[in-house]
Amino acid sequence: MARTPQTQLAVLGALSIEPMTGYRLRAEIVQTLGHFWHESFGQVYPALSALQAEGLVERAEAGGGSGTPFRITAAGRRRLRELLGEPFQQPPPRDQLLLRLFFGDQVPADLVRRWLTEALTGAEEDRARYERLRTELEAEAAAEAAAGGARGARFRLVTVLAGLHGAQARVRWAQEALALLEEGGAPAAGPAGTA
Amino acid sequence: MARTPQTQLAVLGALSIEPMTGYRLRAEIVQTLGHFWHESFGQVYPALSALQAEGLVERAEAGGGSGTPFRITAAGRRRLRELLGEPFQQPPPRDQLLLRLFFGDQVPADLVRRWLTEALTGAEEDRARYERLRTELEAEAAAEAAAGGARGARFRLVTVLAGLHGAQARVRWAQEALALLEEGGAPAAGPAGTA
DNA sequence: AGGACCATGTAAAAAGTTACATGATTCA
DNA sequence: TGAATCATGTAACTTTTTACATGGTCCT
Repeated sequence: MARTPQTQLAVLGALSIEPMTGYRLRAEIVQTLGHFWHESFGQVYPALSALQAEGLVERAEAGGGSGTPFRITAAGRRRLRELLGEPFQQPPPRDQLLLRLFFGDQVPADLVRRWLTEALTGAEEDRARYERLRTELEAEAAAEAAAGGARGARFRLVTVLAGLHGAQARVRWAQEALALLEEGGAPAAGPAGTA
Repeated sequence: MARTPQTQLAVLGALSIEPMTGYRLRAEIVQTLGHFWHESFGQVYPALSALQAEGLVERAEAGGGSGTPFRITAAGRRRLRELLGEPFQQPPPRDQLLLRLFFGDQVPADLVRRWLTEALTGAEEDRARYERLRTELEAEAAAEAAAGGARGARFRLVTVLAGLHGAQARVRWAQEALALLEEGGAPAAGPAGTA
């Protein structure tokens, strides 16, 4: 059984760029799609078997030593386009941090402050990473445009921009939230912080 | 079996504010936490049974006709605080839209444009809704501060601000992405659009 | 020879959704 | 009386994670 159209989509999409072993496929998904997607081995291997059974991918006997890569077939490319054309919906949200903050009046003020400062730090790191990625991808996209060949970098850039805007929003929000709770909240307890 | 600490947390948290039937509990979660949380009946009822078996909630024989509400016990409040104190992690992301956009060079330009305009419209609607909620909650929070009593509105405001910043970021991103793909992209195909 | 990493898979458990079945209450 | 909504629950299914088992390759 194909695990799910979603996993199929991710796997076929990745293989449409380059043939890969299951192991590397998963590594690429983690590294390259990691900002917005995730798959575990427990999904990738069964998905590959199912896709192979349907003739959408095939093993490409590699001379090289390690593992046999999978290659997408013509039918697989058709299926990929088909999947991309189907309507989709975002799953219902489940934000652990916001759930806890909602009940923030039930916990010590220090804990809430910690949640928010950690969120702020994380968001700032994300923002910096996305900035770097953006610079790289803008150069790549410009090169592609000049060469008139592949178009992929533009779309990868769009996904990175989503991450960047999101990270910026989280930074602003965390700062605003900290200020809001400070103002009129209980004063910081004890000499524990570094700030 | 308690479905999960997460569902437990949401259920105990909601009951810490007010006793409710399972049905209304779920409705409140959808309406009030809906921006960042979700539970289905299939989780709420088993979770309530499990919590009752552990003595964390109890049924409060209501004189009124419909259903018997659940009420949180003292042990339940302790457990809630305990759960709120435990470390947590955000689950790995799975963004259907970004996954599809990443492979955007494999689909017609019109489809990509549609994805982005729909995302833009949705984000604008979200933004307007969050703006309204913010106005309401700012008033509530001010009233609470003046009265010196409950503190809940400030935390609810913080969660709404998260939604607002996120929606604003999605609006900016979608606009930027549309502009980016227009510039140098294939011209719009056919006289189908309204723009 | 040994450690790190590449590679392939399976099995069990957890988490969550969806659909179904059933009945009470309220309101027009 | 009939429809809408409130209410409670179960069962089957889907999806996903986690942990385990196993062996190859490459580098030192």
